[in-house]
Amino acid sequence: MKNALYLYNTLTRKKELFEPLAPPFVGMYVCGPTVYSESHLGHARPAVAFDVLYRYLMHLGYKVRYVRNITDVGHLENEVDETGEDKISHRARQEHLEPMEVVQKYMNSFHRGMEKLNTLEPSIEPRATGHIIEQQQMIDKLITSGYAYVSNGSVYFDVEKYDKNHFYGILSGRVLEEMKANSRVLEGQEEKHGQFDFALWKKASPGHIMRWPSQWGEGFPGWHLECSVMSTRYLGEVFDIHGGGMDLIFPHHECEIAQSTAAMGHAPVRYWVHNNMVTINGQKMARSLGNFITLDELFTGNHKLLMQAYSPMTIRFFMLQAQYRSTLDFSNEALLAASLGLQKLLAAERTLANLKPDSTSTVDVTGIAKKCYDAMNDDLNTPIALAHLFDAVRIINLVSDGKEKLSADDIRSLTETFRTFIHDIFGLRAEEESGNEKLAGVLSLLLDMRQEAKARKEWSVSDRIRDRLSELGITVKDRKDGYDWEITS
RNA sequence: GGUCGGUUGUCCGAGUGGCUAGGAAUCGGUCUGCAAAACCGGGAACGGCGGUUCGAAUCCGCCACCGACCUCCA
Repeated sequence: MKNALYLYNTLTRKKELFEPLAPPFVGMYVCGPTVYSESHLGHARPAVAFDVLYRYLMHLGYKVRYVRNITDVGHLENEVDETGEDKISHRARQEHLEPMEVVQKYMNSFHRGMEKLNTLEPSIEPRATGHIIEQQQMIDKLITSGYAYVSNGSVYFDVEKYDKNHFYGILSGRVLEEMKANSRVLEGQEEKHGQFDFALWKKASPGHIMRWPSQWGEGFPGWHLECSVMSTRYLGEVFDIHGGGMDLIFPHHECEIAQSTAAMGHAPVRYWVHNNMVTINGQKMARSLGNFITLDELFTGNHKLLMQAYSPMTIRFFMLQAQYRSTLDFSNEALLAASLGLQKLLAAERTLANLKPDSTSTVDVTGIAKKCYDAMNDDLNTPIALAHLFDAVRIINLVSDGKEKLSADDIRSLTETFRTFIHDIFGLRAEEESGNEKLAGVLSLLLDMRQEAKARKEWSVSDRIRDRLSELGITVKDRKDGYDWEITS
């Protein structure tokens, strides 16, 4: 199985065999959130996609150092904002909080969401504010090497100069000359020598809350610097995988490559991996567009677009049903479908655990695991792997119905495959029970009495219990030997 | 305007020269006091127009529509 994983590399626009620089070690850096408001469904996409990659690499036997940053220096809201106030300062003023309180609040919330989605914690979760000195050191280096210049208390990266010696646009496929021909010059950029130069260090305006002293004056680090600095610090000058959303390819990742290459003399990253967006009504879900649904809203159903609550595992399964490089369109129908599909898969796993083995098998299940691995090796094609698991679901149910037979060996192998893919790689887990033992006790009493009424053929009593519970949002499921219930609303 | 990507059945979503994707919904059936649930099975698709080919959803061209990026964004 090992060494057969192909990943789509944005740098080459091809699927490439993944070969780590120094096996069995793998270094992976993923752009994390800027913590100035609640996390939404869009944030769950890369979190789940790269969690699956992380889990799969570990399953293949690699020792992975997974670094995901927290951006806690708010970058500029936008260039023309007369206050020039950053996102976190802005939020801090709005909420009458210390900037670090804003950061802490939303970082905690992000972590809670990630825990519910069952994503594994990164090995290191560095924060931009904890690496101000390193960022200043890198700026120094860039000034010394001539790729950066000081202008009115700020420091900018000289894109023109970089492009002469390297290729600014190597990742995004943009060509500097064409970009210059195709865009207008914005106001308020007199400090820059070149139109596409970007800030490495930004002079703080008098009202700016987040600020640090530097040899260039009081200010704060530029937009793209933290990732270059922190990835290099924890993963080395060259590392294997850099991930993030496709919307970060330009300018963020392009600038990262430029900075690092200018500072070190070589490219920092071997495989650039980008996930696609979650869309809603065909448009990207984004904070800035205001069309987002937060994770808490999804989990509670408390949003005008939501017909019901969707559990964290439903969200996770929903993500897995699409390949990470495809857009994924949000809708109630799609989430409901995901929820039912997930239940079916997990139910089959429980059925599998209770199957009675036969001396021989009447169906061939030996190829299923390999097909799942093949799908994962083909750029993490989770929907295909799931399709193969659903083939197994049908077989399991047929065996359970006595229409097909499986040997003990085959049952063991299927059990192993299910455990590996569903739990270890896909990171799905059974939803926690309703947690209310008193409710469970009352229901158990009530439904026992209903069973007794049924035994006496007192249908009016049994139906009344069932109907009343249904009105309360509790669905009673009669089974061959007993009953089950579920809170459905 | 530039660069890149997409358009698959009722919905979500894989695939990519000939072979059932899968899930959800729907329909038929099994089970059941009835219903629900569960299970089994069937039907249903490749944006438009040309071209290449024995054969195209899949390759090529043109057109239409949609989106991402070009400004912080996952």
